[in-house]
Amino acid sequence: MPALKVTREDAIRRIADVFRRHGYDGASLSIISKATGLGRASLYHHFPGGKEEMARAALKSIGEQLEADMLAPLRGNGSPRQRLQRWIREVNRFYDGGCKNCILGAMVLSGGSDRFSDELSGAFRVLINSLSKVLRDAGVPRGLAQRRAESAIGQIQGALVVSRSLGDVAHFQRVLKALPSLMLTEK
Amino acid sequence: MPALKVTREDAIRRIADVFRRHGYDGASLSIISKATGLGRASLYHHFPGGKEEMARAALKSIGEQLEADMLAPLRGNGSPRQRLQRWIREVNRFYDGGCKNCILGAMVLSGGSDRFSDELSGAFRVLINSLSKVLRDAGVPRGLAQRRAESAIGQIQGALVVSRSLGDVAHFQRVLKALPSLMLTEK
DNA sequence: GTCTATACGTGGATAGAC
DNA sequence: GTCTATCCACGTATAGAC
Repeated sequence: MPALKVTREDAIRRIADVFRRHGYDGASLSIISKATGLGRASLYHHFPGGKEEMARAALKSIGEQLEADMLAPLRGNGSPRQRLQRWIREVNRFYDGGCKNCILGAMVLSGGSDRFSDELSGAFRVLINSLSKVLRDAGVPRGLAQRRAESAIGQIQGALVVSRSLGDVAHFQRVLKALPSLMLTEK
Repeated sequence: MPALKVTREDAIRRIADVFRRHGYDGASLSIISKATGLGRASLYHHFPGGKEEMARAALKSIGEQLEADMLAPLRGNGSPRQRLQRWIREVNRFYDGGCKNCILGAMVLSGGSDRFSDELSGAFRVLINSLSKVLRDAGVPRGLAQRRAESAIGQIQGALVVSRSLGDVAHFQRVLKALPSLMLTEK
């Protein structure tokens, strides 16, 4: 029986959204309160550790979402290229075509880098390793697969920054489209 | 005759450094005050517009530094490949081998995105266009040159995020090293 | 579980003396 | 130009009633 008006998971999702948009320092309890519909005191009831615990819960939730939605295609059926293309579709959805920035990147550059370094590095490692596995399935040698996976994640992160700066998601779209072939290229 | 203990330019450089490390929201006047050695009141004497004016001055200063140090090699003598390699060296120095993150990226993701969208997009456009010109000198068609330049800047931004997240600058170093050949590749 | 009220620090910003 | 002192809004966080 749900004790909150919105379920806890839903609240955390909304909190994650606030951190994604405002970064850690910029995400005030007022904003979080409005976004969730929970008063300050209620927030502390659910997250006794305060803002830091909220951020941790948000990162955990995002991690699970990455695992469930975004990385599922990588482990599914189909040829490596098909899996990569399905993955790209999920990536595109996850970042809303380049309009939403990455909560991980936002945390890294806005006060969360020290506090959540383990969570952040863990999340990136999961992404990179999952990608790398697909590339090895495609016959790419281990070391090269690892580097290409890192590069792909980097390109996505960078494309989000550049697209947001330029106020135009075209660059993000081009990067996404090119990624599968780029990663599977011979040599 | 210098009216400050440190010259104004020097103060602005230190301010820029604070914004680079803490982002816009995270850069409190206390931190800025300590970093510059100027008291709160002094800061407001030099920057009547307050924190926002400080950030604007910092971005302007960074823009000039990019122009003078980082982009100079692109417009210098030598083959396009040589110019790109010298540029890479400057990029590496600018980001301290991947240890310092980019003030532009930090601003984008920490409260400065709305306030300084013109300055940020302008700075990125200058970077991209300068790179693009070199590629066209190397015979790369206009459209492709533009896209490769965008991609290069994106890769650098992304590599900074990834390296910072993983706590390891190796990825940043690999990306930098690969960039010249990547950009000058036939086709 | 949520609310009102409140404590207390820090944030940005200013006044006025020196 | 810099300092001390101060203002007020907002930040995080808590207490206690309902």
